[in-house]
Amino acid sequence: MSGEGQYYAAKEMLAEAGLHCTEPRLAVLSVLLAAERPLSKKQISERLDERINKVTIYRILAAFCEAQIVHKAFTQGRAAYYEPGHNCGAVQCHPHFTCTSCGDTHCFLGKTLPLVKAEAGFVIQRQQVRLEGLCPDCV
Amino acid sequence: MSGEGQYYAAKEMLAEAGLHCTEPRLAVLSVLLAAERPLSKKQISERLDERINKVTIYRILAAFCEAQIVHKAFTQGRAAYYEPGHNCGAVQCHPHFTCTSCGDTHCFLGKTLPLVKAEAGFVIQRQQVRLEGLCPDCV
DNA sequence: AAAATAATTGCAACTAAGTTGCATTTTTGT
DNA sequence: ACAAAAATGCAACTTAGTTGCAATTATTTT
Repeated sequence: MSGEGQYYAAKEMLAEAGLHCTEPRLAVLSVLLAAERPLSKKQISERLDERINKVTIYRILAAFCEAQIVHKAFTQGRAAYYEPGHNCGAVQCHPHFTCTSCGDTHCFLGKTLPLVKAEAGFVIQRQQVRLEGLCPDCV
Repeated sequence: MSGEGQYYAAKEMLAEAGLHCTEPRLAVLSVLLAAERPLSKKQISERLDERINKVTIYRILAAFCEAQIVHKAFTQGRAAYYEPGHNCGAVQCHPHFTCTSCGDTHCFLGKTLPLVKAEAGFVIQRQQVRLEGLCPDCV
């Protein structure tokens, strides 16, 4: 279940981002591309076929973020969640909804809010909107 | 520096919320009331005069959140930040801005965004807006 | 006011998420 | 194919937060 369908897309993304194309990187990126929501390191590990050291996963994710092909989405609980940047604008991406009952996160594509107008002297580089509530399964 | 000016306000808030009025609770709430921004457990500890066990602090914060006099404003890094609920609406409070350079957080009071319209079947209970960028000192 | 009961606090030990240093392996440019 | 550079893995560590249980403090009952 390591997102085989995304394998070639992943290869291209890495090349385009100027990142070395290694097995672990391909595997992690494929998993992220196959997911329809941001994933934590734990969730990524669970979806990998090969066992990849956790330090390596964190370093791969850091490299992806640096190269801007992935970004750290709004965190839920204490873990960071990662998703490919393809649905996202430079300053903000879509809101993320997390169900307080089942814990699942959903991307609210197309529900993006306007940007906050910065207070005097502040420069806003990134805006994230996080939603909590009940998903259709839990209402 | 444990927010003496807020001591009586804290006492009243506890009584009104139906919470037992103990020394540690008064101290923690006074610190939160005196701060002009959300604080992490670590920041709360640093501002307390007495040393209060960390488990106690976490339990006090949980009790405050349950009683709705405080809320978990957001999570930055791996730590949660807490602030008194007095500036907050039922579904959302003001946006929080965190400087990527110095790490300071500022409350953007009066910059609240409209609520996201829920996708079909979803019930939104809470909306949080997080901003990142450079504060006036770091621009 | 004293005893009984309930709530709160503190301590030790533990878990989860993430990081650091260093040795080993893999990739890339020649 | 080979040297240099980059990436990976391992062990140990850090930080944030939690759990179980005993000791203390507060409240209620008598």
